Amino acid sequence: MAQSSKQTQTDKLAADIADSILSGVLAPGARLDEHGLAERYAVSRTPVREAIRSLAAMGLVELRPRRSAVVAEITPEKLETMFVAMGELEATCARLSALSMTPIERRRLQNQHERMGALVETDDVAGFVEANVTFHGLIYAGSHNTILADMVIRLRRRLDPYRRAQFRSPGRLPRSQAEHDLVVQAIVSGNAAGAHAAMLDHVSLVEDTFVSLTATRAA
Amino acid sequence: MAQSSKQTQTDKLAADIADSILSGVLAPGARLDEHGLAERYAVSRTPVREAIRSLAAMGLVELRPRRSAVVAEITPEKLETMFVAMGELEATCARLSALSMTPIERRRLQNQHERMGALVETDDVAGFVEANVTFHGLIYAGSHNTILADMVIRLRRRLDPYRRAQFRSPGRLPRSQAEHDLVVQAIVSGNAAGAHAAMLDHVSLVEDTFVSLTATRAA
DNA sequence: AGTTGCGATTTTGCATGCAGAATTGATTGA
DNA sequence: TCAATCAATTCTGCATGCAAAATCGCAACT
Repeated sequence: MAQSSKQTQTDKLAADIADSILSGVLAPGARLDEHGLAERYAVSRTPVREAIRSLAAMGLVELRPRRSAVVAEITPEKLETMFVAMGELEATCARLSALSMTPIERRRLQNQHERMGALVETDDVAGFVEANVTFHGLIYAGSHNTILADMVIRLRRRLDPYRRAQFRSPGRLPRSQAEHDLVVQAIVSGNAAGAHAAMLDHVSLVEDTFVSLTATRAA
Repeated sequence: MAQSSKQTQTDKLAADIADSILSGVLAPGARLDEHGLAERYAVSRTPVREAIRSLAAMGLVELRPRRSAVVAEITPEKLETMFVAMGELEATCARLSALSMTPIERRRLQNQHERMGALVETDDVAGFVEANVTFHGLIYAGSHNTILADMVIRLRRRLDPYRRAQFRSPGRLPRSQAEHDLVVQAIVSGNAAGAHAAMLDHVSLVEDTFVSLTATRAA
């Protein structure tokens, strides 16, 4: 990802702890003991403290003065809110892509979409999931707005653990592909409102899948 | 603003330095010397370092390993990007408000809008500016999505220094009010797409005002 | 039995000190 | 006169230490 020697201990710690949180190794609500973490990573408490501060500003951990920092709890309500926010941001990126993608970017998006069509044919779920990340990434980039793109990328990363089984449900691949088709058509033809609506539909359906999953999990 | 004794030195420093940056006391590109800041605030370097780290995660300062942190430069391109992002987020909040505001919230928005009409009549610019913040705040809250609301609030705060003279141009008040009227009507009637479009129009026009201002400033 | 008060321990917040990288300035050579 | 090199200084990254706040455990009381 990034060079390892150039960045500071603090940066490495922040990245590693963030991974631990996002991957679920550190469960929500878990206390981040400075001394313990320092010992675990064989550094002093100072870089640990600074790393925790970074994570707090990113919203990954909650910082209560004079009390241990804890991994931010994600309530179902908050999760719902995050999914809605991500859907809206995705739709916005699609809208902006329709308005400001270059011809080359539109071509690339079409190519990626066609490539994914082949993966649907062979029912290659793993391949599709990977290509799907690229597909959405093209749209983030196509918005030509790094602020929005960063926001949605961060949200996606944050929601990743809750999206794992997204393409498990049978028949999801061809359906996703069909939804993508509407999005691509709108973007390529410069139909901003259409791209917005199509993407919103697409991600909302994904969200529905998620909701049913959590319902299952909660039972 | 917040209680002063409960929060830590680091928090107070972060807030104060952030204010200095947002108010322009610390100009973009200015180096944040840890020792100097520590001396200025009569604390040690440790809380200063931690505060700077928080600001870095918020995007207010740029952190280059082994080199001084500097106040994040805002290039005209970046500023443009931020304004576009804020416009899209505002429009999204308006959209969600149209979908999910409670009857009480819709009523409140209408009331606020009507109150601002009176301020336009008397040409009370200061009063209108203040009421305008409340007006937009109602829409952020009305989205019932704290993630998006936080994003747009933070962006607004960040852009504030560049919006100071927003209502200086003659005739801006009645025009703003007319634009607001379209937004309010759409939200109150539950017209999501209309609210989105109306708000986008509104903030885009504000942006145009800004663009002309920077053009003036640059000359 | 449950609750409240108090002391011991843990843990955070901050100061200080040191090693190494980066910057500055001066000196030297073309 | 200007550019390049090298030494001195400055500043960052991190470790360590100390004081205060918070937490925990135990005991006494209602």
